[in-house]
Amino acid sequence: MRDGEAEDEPVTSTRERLVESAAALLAAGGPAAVTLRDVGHSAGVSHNAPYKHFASKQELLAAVAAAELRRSRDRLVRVRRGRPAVQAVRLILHGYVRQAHEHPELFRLVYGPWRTDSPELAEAADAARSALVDTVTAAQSDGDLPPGDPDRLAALLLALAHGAAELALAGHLARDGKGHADPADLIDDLFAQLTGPPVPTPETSPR
Amino acid sequence: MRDGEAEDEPVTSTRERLVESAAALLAAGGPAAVTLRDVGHSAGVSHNAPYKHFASKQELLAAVAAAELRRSRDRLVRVRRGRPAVQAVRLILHGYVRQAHEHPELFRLVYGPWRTDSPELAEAADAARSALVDTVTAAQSDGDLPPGDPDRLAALLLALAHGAAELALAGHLARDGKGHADPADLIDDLFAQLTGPPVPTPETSPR
DNA sequence: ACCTGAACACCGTTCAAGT
DNA sequence: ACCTGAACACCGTTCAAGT
Repeated sequence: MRDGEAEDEPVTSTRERLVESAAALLAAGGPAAVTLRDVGHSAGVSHNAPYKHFASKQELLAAVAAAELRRSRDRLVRVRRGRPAVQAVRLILHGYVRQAHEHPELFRLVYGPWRTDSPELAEAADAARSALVDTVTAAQSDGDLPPGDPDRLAALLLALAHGAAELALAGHLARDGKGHADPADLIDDLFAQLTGPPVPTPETSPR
Repeated sequence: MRDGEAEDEPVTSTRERLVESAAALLAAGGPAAVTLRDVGHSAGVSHNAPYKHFASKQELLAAVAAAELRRSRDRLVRVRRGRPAVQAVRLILHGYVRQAHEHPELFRLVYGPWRTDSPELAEAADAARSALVDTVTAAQSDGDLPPGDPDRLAALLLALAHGAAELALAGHLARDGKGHADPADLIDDLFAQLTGPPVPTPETSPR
């Protein structure tokens, strides 16, 4: 899409450095720590140079989110190769909650409420989502997931992963010793329900 | 308003008015619109009178969230009466996503990320959660939900409802006509999985 | 005990220039 | 085409008083 730029440009552009600085500040101190003054200074420019590349702070954060969504989609496509689709789906969902745990601020930025509508962001989100839907469809064809609208089944899986990750981040998932279930456990619980009851039929034919 | 000199009258205190003002501003314009200046002015006091009742803006918002959680728990207890527990659980979860749809800003405040740890908030959240767990436990006793750790099953249900509500708010649930599933549909899908496959054995009905 | 008005240290954004 | 420095309009928070 960027065929207007020469590809042999090893120098990171100011724009790229701004996005990286914003991501670093976000990870370190949450959204409150992402001030345009610090972003600019950390990228080696003045406090309002960002406005030459982004219309507002929101647009800069949208670029951070879009970059993460593109990386996410790449991971998704990579995990798909060399294993059954149903296993790929499970790994994808586990990766989703792991990402939330390891990079909570970035996770909240990407999957949290968006008050802007950046086309770049919408496009990246759609690409990531459709990659999941494709894998779910393949798992259905293999007979490893129940039939039905793949969009809807993917939405069910994604909603659970998202909700489990967020409840865990908020500390609403079992604070006491009893009944502690981490997000990965909940995903496995749903998979156990979807792929068959605890005592499935011993037949080998799919479905 | 003040018709007597008794200390404890049902007259709305300044503190209560501050909480109500904050809730109204939040609903109208999101968290950015909740400025302490507007909260104070809207409650008929100065711009920093809130500091005489709350240590910070976060604490004021925590009081707004706690009040909503208490109302939520009351609704939960009320819906429990006069119907089978499994139906109550379904209504509770549907109410959860409906609340997210009708009062998105309040929903995000209550169930979103908390960087403070107000005891009042934690207590209200625990009370609401345990009311759900109780109902789930009753539904399991009725044989209407699968057995197992009720905390974990409740977490599964709540995670799905939460994730579905948030994805819907973010517009990540089916923008096109095909495969559009609203959060309530996803909840019903999960219930269909949990309460039994489409064609269960008609024998051995418990109760 | 509760409240006010001024003040401080920010932060997003805009503007008039600079190269 | 990209960047700077000053400036503006905020906002959370603190402080010294007022009743």
